[in-house]
Amino acid sequence: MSLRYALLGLTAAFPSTGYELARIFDRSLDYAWHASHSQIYPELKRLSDEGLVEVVGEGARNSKSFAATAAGRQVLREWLVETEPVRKVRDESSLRLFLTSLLEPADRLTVLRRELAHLEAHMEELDRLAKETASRATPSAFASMIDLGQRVMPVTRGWLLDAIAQAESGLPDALT
Amino acid sequence: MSLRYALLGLTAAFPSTGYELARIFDRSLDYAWHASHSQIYPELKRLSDEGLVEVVGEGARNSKSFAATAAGRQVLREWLVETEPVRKVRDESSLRLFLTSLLEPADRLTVLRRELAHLEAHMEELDRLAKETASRATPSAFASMIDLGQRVMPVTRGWLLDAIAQAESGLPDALT
DNA sequence: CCTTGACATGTAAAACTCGACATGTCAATT
DNA sequence: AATTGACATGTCGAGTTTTACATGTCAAGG
Repeated sequence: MSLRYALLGLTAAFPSTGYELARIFDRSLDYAWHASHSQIYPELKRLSDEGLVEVVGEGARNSKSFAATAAGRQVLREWLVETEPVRKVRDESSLRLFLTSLLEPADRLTVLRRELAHLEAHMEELDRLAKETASRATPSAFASMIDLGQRVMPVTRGWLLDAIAQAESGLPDALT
Repeated sequence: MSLRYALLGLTAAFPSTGYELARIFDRSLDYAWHASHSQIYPELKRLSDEGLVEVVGEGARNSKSFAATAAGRQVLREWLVETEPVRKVRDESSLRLFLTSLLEPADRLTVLRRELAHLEAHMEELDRLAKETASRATPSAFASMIDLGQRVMPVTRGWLLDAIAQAESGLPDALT
């Protein structure tokens, strides 16, 4: 149900094609809400049928730009302002980190190091995105989410480093 | 697909009934992976049919305690060690925070303040859980996840406070 | 004894999500 | 002229998740 609000928000901020929306999810929204094109296109169609978004332009290769209508913006506003937030997070990485503590040190290290590599790759990606966003006058929605990511990820990274250090010190084979 | 690994991990750490598992998801795992009892019971049955968990005791009110079998632990280990992590996060709160930047300051404040209240409630809950966990010798898996939460949440809180301050200063009606 | 509330387990239909398949456009290189 | 790769949109079946329904136990208090 949240997908539709994500799409309403993005198309309210700037008209986008389904393809562009999929790109945005992939590059900027993936740590908040993941969606693939096979979900995005049908949902755009539904939103369009309900008059919450409309086609505002057609480009090359049969592409269509969608923008949220007044009704769509209203629906989005109501959801944001009036719905109680629910916490039903699904984050495989967090789950992995939790479960990793059940492994023996050697395996644990393997998993923690891979998670660290992933996180660091993501952090670099975010930094690139931050620079990009800073140069062109992109909507501030991204800027503040990037900022949140840049604040949170180093903390997670610190935790991972600590966990790795602990696993290393607890490694029975470390000295053999 | 992650649910089964969560269940394998929890039942590997200590035998649990479906009810207890649902409680754990609700209280400790909800910011990593959410699942409700209507998913947990059928999945336990499947795991049991596949020999990955087994009934290790029966208690009052028809309750059954499950524990991961050797095969179950092996399946869990393989998943953790050999599967590349994927990032397909679904977190409604993060999405809300992102979308909130599209609202006008007054509405934005409403939403941000509610998110802040939720976060602070969650932080208190975590603190309670931390004390509880510290007193009895609960498996360290929880302790380290609680630690992660206690590191990350204050950062998110700081971001929220900044966003609120910014929305307040940008409020056109603030001085009227 | 009766009621309430926490404990405890399940099912089924509807909704949502994923991965694979399918099709086609357009620009740049070879 | 043909190939390649990014652009672009879609569908379908299988699998996952949610919401609502459904049933029953047990302890404590009135």
